[in-house]
Amino acid sequence: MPKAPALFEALPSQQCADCPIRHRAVCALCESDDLAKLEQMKYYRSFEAGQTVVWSGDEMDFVGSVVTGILTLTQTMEDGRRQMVGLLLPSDFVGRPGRSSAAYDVTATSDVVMCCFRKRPFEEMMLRTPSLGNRLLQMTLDELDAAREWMLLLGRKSAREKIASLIAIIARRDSALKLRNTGNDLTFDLPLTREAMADYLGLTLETVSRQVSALRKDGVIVLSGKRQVTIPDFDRLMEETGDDADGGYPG
Amino acid sequence: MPKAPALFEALPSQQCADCPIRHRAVCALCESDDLAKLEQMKYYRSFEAGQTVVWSGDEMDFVGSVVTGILTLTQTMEDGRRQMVGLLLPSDFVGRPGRSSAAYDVTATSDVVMCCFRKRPFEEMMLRTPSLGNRLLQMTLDELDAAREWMLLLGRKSAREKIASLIAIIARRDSALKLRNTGNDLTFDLPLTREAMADYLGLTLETVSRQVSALRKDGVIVLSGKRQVTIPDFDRLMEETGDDADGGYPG
DNA sequence: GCATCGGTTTGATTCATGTCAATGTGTTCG
DNA sequence: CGAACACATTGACATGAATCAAACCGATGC
Repeated sequence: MPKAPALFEALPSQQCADCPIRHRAVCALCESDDLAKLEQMKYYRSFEAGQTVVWSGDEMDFVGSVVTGILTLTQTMEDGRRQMVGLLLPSDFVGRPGRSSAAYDVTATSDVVMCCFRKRPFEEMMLRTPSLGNRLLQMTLDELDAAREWMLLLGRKSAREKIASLIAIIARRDSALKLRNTGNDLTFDLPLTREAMADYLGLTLETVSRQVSALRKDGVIVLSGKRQVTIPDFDRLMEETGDDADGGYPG
Repeated sequence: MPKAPALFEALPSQQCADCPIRHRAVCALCESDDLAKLEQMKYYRSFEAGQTVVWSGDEMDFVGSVVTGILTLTQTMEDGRRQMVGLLLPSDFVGRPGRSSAAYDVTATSDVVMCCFRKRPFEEMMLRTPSLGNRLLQMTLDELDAAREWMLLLGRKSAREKIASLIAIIARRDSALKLRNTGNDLTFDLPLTREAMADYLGLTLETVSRQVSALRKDGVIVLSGKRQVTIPDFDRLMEETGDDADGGYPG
């Protein structure tokens, strides 16, 4: 079984210059002698909630990582059916070295700040700094594992299991992000609309709404407002996901 | 849109020493000064159809690539539901540098020959040979793109579209494998049982069987026996997949 | 205060796919 | 040859999720 997308535990402890959060990919650079060069290259971009960063097929001349907020990658079929294929939280890497155009629609689902590097110089730096490539390889492998867990969810889980799984995934990543999570309260905001959840899960938004209500009625989750979720018993939630209790963490 | 899994066009033309086929990952090594070293490290393993290469969670002390035959990666839920998450054809890479245990069940669905390297020395070689890491990164990114296309299939396509898509995927990869495909006859053997197809597509084998029959009845495909497929009109098949006509090839 | 709007919930109904069961077909092996 | 077996097909029926439709909620603006 694949592990969850790489969490902050895996990070070296340095913080990248003036970036407000740690950047996983960039940390490889921070460790290198090219730090000064890196500082020159770095720039920030902001996006408002709902804004599209790039459309699938458009030129994408930068790579970067999410500093704050959430980006999604989605594919759309001609008739409008949509499937989310990536959910990028702070520290996640965006873009593909070696490709000039975006393969998916990249959208900000909340206000987002990105830390960017123009692609060409970044690629050159990859050649000079092998540790950066290795870091990217590890991150990409983690993402591939996450994608495969996602495939199991899409192909074989019931609507109820899908919802429980998504909440568990967000709870895990969210509590990993707020590094010092006060106690085990496990209360957080769902950073996605019902429609975005549906796009993630391969469901309709009506089904998402119904199953969220059902989990609430059964006491698996507690809702305060539409978005704030409290998980009174994480083990109970895990039972509802259909996954192994341990989340299938490999060695 | 992501492109299909990397095809042979992308390969350098050298052939790897005494391997009967070109190895994508290994070609990076073939280009390096470490060729002699590589030759010492390389060894072959054979598996019979149906044999399991490693079970999820088991120790996996090697990496390698498929020389002939087909491997699948599958995840299994406690109650037995199964989802294929990887389909590895000749030249595809198996294993994960930096991880000691397998994350999925790896199974030979046909007789298979693999070209293997013990993981530890391979990892050391990666450190000495940056081009190997970069090659692996590109391959992993391709696989991630394939996984994301697969997610769209699992989440949003109808059973009929799923079948058409799978046939198109195999046809494309298969004709790429038989490098000199005589004409455009587009006849090939489905290398998967109905059950394996169902595991790939997130369906039951009964639904697979029904939809294959339906596509045959509608003249989209022609069957000779259970496995041999002829595609009289590839564009017609593509229409049935629900994808863009061009297969969504990015720049 | 009221209208508007995006996001959400809920209900009634339909439909695609799953489930259960029987049968068919080709191959292997006594 | 026939039995046994794996694989595949087909049918009848059940059901979970989609669809279509209406109403609700909370924020924002006039």
